[in-house]
Amino acid sequence: MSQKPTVYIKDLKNHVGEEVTLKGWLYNKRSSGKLKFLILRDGSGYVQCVVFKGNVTEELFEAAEKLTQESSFEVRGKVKSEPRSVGGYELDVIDMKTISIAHEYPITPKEHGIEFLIDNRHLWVRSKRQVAILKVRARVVKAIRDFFDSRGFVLFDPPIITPNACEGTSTLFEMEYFDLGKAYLTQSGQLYEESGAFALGKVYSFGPTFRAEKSKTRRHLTEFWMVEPEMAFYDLDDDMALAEEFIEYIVQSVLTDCQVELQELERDLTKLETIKRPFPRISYTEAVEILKRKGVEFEWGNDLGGADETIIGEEFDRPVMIHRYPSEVKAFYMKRDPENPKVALAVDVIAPEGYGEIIGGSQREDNLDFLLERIKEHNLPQSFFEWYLDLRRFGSVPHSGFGLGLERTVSWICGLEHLREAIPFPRMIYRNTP
RNA sequence: UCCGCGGUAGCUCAAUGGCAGAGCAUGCGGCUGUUAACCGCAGGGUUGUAGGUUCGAGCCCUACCCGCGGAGCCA
Repeated sequence: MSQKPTVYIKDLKNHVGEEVTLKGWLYNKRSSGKLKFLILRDGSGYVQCVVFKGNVTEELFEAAEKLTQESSFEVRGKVKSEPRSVGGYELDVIDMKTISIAHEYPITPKEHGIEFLIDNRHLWVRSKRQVAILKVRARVVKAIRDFFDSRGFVLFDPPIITPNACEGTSTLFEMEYFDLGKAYLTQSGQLYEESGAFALGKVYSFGPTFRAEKSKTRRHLTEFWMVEPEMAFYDLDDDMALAEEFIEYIVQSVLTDCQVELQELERDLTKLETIKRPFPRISYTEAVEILKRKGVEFEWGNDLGGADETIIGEEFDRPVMIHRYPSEVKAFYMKRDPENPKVALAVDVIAPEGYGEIIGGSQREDNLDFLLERIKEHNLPQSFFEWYLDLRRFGSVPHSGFGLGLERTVSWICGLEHLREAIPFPRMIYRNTP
């Protein structure tokens, strides 16, 4: 095949009238006698390649006939603007070369069940919808990094293998660590981030985190990504202000750069366009009042369940920040409100449309004696936390932070049914393949 | 862990206790504008596993296996 410039489908608009070469895979094929329509995908987009029997050799026409779904090939042709074609452009094929004929492809153009698709996740990621989701995910990740990098935060990577359960609550993945006994996969880098904040001022970590909880719902994974900023000299109000600016930035970045993807996902853009500061801020106590007004039986002091969060979330058209939870349902390191010791200076951010908690954060307990009390109350082994207590012994200051779940955020922005579509290879309790 | 639902062709699903079916995918044939194209023909089955009831079980009963999504827990 002659060497014309190889271009990507997304750039075809700059080559109308020119002869170009495209390389990719056959997404679908239709034919009508002496015409063949080959839908080519190359990762950057999709384009219909038209093979007309009168324009090409007999051999080429037969080769086009033999292409099966997902066969790889390169094709040379003339780019033309074509409103009848999806995407608005088309390639009039002049020459074509088969690279590899695909075996019978399991994921056909009709509907499939979720189980089958997950079994074939390594192939499923080629599907239009999955490509769109994964591009949005990549854009969200970039927005997260850009946000913190441009606001004076320093990336501070916590360890993934840890000697103790960070918050002492969740079930963790356990391993034998040489002669040192048991070690665990991290459930949060937060305690380490606090040490980073006292060294660098404002830090963040961004990486995978692990929960061995036997959660079987569409909102849970055993391995998921979390971004955790931690800031010295921030109180709870500063923390909430940062969280809302952060979420607004992520959503608006995706809206600006992922129009094609959101359209493919049939996302209602008006639901995202309203995601602007300020977000509603209500106290836990006010949240309980909303529940009671809605007829939900709820006792002050209990934690909000998923259904409760959905009900409260439906009251607002943007994420709602619920703050000052009963300290008893929150982690030991959260600072109690000096004005009401029954509640902790914690905040959860609930996404709209029933997507639930996407952020959990708090102002941290900075007083050594109070923290020691909390550790005793929670029956945690103090020896494991000596290094953490040192942060209060050597120049303690007020500080705050939060964690945002990447997959839940992507799931919400994309309007997904299942969290597992928001990560390339989801890990769930009864599945660790492919 | 608890509660609920499910397992039939490669896939998605049908089938009053009475011949195992359709669409898609695959193969062959047809069509010069298809948009999950369409039309015709063909191949494709240990109905999750093991028992039981029955003249007869995909269907009813028991146990087990696997999965799904909800609760709890959390992001």
